[in-house]
Amino acid sequence: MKLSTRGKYGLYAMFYLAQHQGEGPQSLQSIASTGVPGKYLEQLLGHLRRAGLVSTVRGVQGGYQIAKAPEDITMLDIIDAMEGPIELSECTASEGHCGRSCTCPVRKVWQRLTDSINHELACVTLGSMLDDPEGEAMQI
Amino acid sequence: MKLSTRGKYGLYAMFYLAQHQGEGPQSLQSIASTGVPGKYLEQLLGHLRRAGLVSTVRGVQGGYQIAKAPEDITMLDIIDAMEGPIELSECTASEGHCGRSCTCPVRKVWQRLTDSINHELACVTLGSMLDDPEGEAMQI
DNA sequence: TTGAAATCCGATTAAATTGGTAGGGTTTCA
DNA sequence: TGAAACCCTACCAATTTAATCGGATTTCAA
Repeated sequence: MKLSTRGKYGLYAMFYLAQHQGEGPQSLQSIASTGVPGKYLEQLLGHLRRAGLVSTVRGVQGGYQIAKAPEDITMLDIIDAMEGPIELSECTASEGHCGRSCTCPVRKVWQRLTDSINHELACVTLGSMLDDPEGEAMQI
Repeated sequence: MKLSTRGKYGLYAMFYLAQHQGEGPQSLQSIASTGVPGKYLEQLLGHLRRAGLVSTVRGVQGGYQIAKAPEDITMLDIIDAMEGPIELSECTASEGHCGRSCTCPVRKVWQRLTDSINHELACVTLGSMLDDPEGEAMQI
């Protein structure tokens, strides 16, 4: 079980934008300087924009900005935007997917684990990461 | 983020074997009757055997048996055997993978989440699933 | 002794996903 | 009006997943 790089790259980008909050739009190139291929990052930022996590300014001097206060953006928001909702197994995602009933003990395990992961992700905000004394000065 | 079917199939198989504990070896075909392609399941049971979770008897009347008490087999054991260790990101798996230091706040998030998932998986045993009043009679 | 039942094992394959790349379109401002 | 910047869709290569195939081996029982 692993995250794709999308989630990681997306988080790096959001962290960068949070650090440069209030400094005006950040160009793709400046965000990409953290080591993510530019054209790929461009796609990923599209996901973040459509999820309402970043806003963009087009044209000369344009770029990307964080769209909400870092305290109001959770890891769950970001991972969701980048990889879609956490679905360990289809059977927890939609009722009646397999022939087994909703009392299936295996399903219960998946459900419990999914809830736990979501909870953990929802507890961490971009703001709390910035507040981390080590994270504050960290250059992603 | 999702599990592959390997993890799910492996868990179904283990649950089946736990339910038929003490009834002698269960043939591949009988285990496969839960809806997993036989030849594929055969491979997967190989993983479980090499992980020490099931034992096998070859030849006529042979088959697969659970190798330990269900209370001593956790979800983590099974998922580990089927999919390898949970590694959300390489940077939590091995030091110095990326150029960022071990104080990287992103890394901290991954690490915390990984720990949480592992803990959750280690808390649920096959035995506890069987004890579930609904799970007891459940035909996987 | 031999044949059937069963697991074991490695090679191959088809489909999906991932991680990009390419190239053009659109907006904005100096 | 042209350069800087984002926007969008299609494409592509590599990897992983989910199988399938074709045997080889083991065991027991008739």
